[in-house]
Amino acid sequence: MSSSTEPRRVTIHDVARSAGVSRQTVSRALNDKAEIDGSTKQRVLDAARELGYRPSRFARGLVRPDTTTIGLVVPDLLNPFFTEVASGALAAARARGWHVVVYDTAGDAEQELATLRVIGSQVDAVVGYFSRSEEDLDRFTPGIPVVLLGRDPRTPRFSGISVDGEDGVREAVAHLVGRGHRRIGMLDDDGREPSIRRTWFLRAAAEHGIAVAPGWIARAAQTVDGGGAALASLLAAHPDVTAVFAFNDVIAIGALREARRFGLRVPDDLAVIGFDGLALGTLVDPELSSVAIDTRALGALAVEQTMRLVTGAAPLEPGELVVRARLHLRESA
Amino acid sequence: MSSSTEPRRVTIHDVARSAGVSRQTVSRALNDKAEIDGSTKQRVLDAARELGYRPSRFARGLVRPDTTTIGLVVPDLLNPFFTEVASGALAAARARGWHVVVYDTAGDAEQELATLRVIGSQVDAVVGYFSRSEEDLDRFTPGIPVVLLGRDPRTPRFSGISVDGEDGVREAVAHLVGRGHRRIGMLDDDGREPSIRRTWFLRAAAEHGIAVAPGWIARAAQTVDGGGAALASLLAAHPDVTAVFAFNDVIAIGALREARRFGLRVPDDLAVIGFDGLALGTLVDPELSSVAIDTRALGALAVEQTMRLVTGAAPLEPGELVVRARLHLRESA
DNA sequence: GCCGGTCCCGTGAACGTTCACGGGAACGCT
DNA sequence: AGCGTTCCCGTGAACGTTCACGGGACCGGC
Repeated sequence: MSSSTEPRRVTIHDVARSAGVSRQTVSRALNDKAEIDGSTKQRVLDAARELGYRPSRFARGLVRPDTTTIGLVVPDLLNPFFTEVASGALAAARARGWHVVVYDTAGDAEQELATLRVIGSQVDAVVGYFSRSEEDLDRFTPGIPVVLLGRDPRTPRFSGISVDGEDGVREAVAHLVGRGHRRIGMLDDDGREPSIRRTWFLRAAAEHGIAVAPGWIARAAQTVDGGGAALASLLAAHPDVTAVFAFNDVIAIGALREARRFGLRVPDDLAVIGFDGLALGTLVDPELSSVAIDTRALGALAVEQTMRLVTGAAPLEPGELVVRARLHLRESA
Repeated sequence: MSSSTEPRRVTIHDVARSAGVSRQTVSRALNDKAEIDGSTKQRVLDAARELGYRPSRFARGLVRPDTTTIGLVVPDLLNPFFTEVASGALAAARARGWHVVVYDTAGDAEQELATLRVIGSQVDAVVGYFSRSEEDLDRFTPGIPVVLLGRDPRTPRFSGISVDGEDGVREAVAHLVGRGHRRIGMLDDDGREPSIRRTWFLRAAAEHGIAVAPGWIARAAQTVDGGGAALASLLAAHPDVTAVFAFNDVIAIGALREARRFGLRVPDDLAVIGFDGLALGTLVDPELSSVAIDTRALGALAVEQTMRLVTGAAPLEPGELVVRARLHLRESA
């Protein structure tokens, strides 16, 4: 009998009773407080180990000075871009003594909601990349601040850090044109709608009198293989392309690899420029030129804004919530 | 006046008073419970927003069904190896509905302790890479289970997941010897003592009658640049080296890049084999051969063992706590 | 013998939330 | 009119810990 469905938790009370002391004494023994005799302390510790006692972090947090925890949600931690952002956020949070809980939604929109639902009772704020509508997000984040990464929020309910790559992309296109390129393709994201980066690209191309026809834009999954496949299809349709601009570095690196398989020399036969400026870009051969954003700064900025939201301090102005991308020239273009 | 030092937290009580209802009604409004009138719900929500109310996750966790949280400690999240392990752990934890808090110690031994100290009251278990002695770790993890990654624990206080790469390294050396290589160097870790991987390497080489002199082993920091520098120094001392085995893939990739700068063709002039089997290895040219370990399985195994420790289930046997590495041949050797 | 001090220990109270329960009001039906 | 239902809402209690306070035992000095 007595084998009830739940084992019931071992509390500080049980330890106290078992050791023949009071709660407070147990607490003192566990937390290395001064006002306790050496032998009783040992006795308490033994009892605790015996019973398999583990303090409840909730009860503890309830009564001890707050330590803030923010939840960081990324679609895919294996994508080096998100890794870099996460790393920047982690560092910024640590500098403030905050905690960061990292969640990986595996790129699944359902998972986003499931994650948020579970997060609600665990963190003081949420920052991350979401594909869901603001209505959905609102419903699943009752009362806690949310900082959206990589997009501009439409409602005051949310804050966001956005990336402005227009100037950077313009630099990239100008550089390509300066090298004599006129037949420039793009490997865009395969999301539902055309990316903003595509818009920047088209606009910059137009400034140089280059009208990029739709057929010059291939869609790529955000993986290395996806980038390779996209370049292959672009090449099939337009073998005379001399340069490509990629939605991001991961896709660009896939293109680099695919170009090699096609026997194209980069940058002589085909120039490639990516977006993000990942450290990864320096490892490939040739090293990848890219419209770079400071990923660590992005993570840090997100944490900074989150902190202001949580503490009630004056939040950053929209103008400050932007990370600007600039062209980093290396070997591939 | 009344500007006391602490702003005092806005509680559910304050919201209730302001909205003219009871705590419970506020709770109902916030959690989307059914038993509440639409208009009062809206009134409560408004009051909550007005006061800037944020529920305490501690009070909530205290009374709601437990959700277990494990702390994952890695030296450097930017190192792709740890990223892969973290990703595996995250996925495994999510499958169980657990939470993972990721901490980055920036490779600093002091930070390890600081992290543990802060972790103590926040997580139910710790799993990660530590350089500290077991005594130190013991002192800073009062009562909670700890799973050590990448090393065998000496005391029953700790559990650990270790990597057995002996067979894999033997395969690697056998492959090199089969290709006619006799002058094989190694780019080892630059830790305090020679790595176990070096031991495996020397043993395997000896089995083929190759005595690797100390001068053939260079020390490398665990970065791409470190790997490059190590290869450069090895090349300076022994220009006739025809193959190198690296402590890990990051170092190996640095060697790849350095070889290119030296005008050496891989694998014709210099064969390179790494360790870890990172996805990153398929992105470089030539693709990296490596003694690969299943990083995701490693992360998952760690979470599995942690779960057993936390719930009090029978822990995995030492024999099950090992991940074996095997040679994955690609282009670089 | 009294007093001050040190060392150790225990007792209420509080932290902020949700759960279980009870109960009033309004409505519909017989 | 009486009764059962449904819809809302509020009141104690509980979760497990630490803090503030009080108090007994023991020691040393005058």
